[in-house]
Amino acid sequence: MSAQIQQLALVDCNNFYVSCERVFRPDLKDVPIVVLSNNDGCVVSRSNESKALGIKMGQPWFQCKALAQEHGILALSSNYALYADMSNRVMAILSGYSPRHEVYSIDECFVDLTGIPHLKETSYQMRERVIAWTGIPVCVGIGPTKTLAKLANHIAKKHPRSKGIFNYNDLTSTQQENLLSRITVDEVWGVGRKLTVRLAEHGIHTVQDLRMAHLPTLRAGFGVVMEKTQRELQGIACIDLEDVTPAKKQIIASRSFGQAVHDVDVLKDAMSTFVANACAKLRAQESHASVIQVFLQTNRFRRDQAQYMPSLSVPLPQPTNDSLVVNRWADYLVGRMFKPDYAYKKAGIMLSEITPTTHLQSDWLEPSPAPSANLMTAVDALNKRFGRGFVKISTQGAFSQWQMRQERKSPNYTTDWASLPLVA
DNA sequence: TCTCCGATTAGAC
DNA sequence: CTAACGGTCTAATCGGAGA
Repeated sequence: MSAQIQQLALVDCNNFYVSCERVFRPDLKDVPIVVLSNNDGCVVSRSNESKALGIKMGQPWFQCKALAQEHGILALSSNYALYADMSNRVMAILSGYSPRHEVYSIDECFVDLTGIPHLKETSYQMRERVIAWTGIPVCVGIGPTKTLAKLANHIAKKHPRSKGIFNYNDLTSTQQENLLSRITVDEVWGVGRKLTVRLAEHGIHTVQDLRMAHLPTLRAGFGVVMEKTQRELQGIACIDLEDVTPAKKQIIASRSFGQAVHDVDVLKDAMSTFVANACAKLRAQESHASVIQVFLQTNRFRRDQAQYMPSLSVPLPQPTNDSLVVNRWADYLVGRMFKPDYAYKKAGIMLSEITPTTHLQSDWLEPSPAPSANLMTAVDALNKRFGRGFVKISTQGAFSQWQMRQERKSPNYTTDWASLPLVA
């Protein structure tokens, strides 16, 4: 068998959250829109109009207010129920094109199209089908490695001439060199702000510079990760497609509060919500955790206020995924760390030392307590059936003060009948 | 000296 | 009216502690 060049596609939804909102609000087609992060804090998705007006990714919304006012930019709170549902629809369509695919993020999917006939037609069809069936516009980049597929996608997005598709494998080696010489390194997957600066100090400015860089020097100055990136840019696959999602090694549930919190009971209430979420995730991947870490934080942006960011962790006597067990520990830890006179702005829990439930190592010295696994299974089933938070642990969410601000959220069009607008 | 650990860093989205 | 700045996750790396 001769090794043939991999035709690996990266399909990426355009301005995903904004596009989801527009599916149900066609009247917003040409309106500059942004979607905000939790707590209406930062801009996390921008329509092309908003980008053109100079709104930056990740920018705190309050800093954009003046510009937004001036140009009539519409800001929406993020609606994760909607985005998750739309994402599932897009991914379901893409998975029909290859059993070898990896859902890489809420809006991106790698699809291995190696060996399929009529590659070009198929990739156009794939794109058209997603748009037609979901209303979400996507771009497709194809290359021999993940890193080059990502780069190809960037080109597809940037050049309207590509009509949303770009295949790096179609280029001659001279064309490849010319192209990569015109793209700056910061566009490369894995090269962020800091590395861009350091690479520049080594005279590496373009993707082509990185591709051709002296390996021992690169390796010495930037480590194995950069070495892999370089090889990927040379067309040698170093990052495998992960078609089965690996279990999480750590699970975090945390949130900034809508308003500062001064009261232990409110903190404990918030914490019980985080515990419920984190343990539900743990159970969903059929795991136990044996270390839990709980943290509190004041507002680090308020230089004028006293800062306190305590964190405590406990190794559990027995690994668990039981919300009630974890909550007893979390409650205790919050009590231990709490000091009055601080304005708490964020809290959370981290579960680690995660192992599959099948590997449960029972402690033969201490007989294990009656397993409440059945109870948790019932809780999960009810919450799935009737919505998250239908069955609660502890006070979970009884206090509203800590809950996040979401002043401009759209309805849950796809998951809640009552949210559908009435049509005349 | 080697190893293990926690904390820190960098990046993605 | 005012204050207002996300949440998860992974992997590498580094320095100190302990064997």
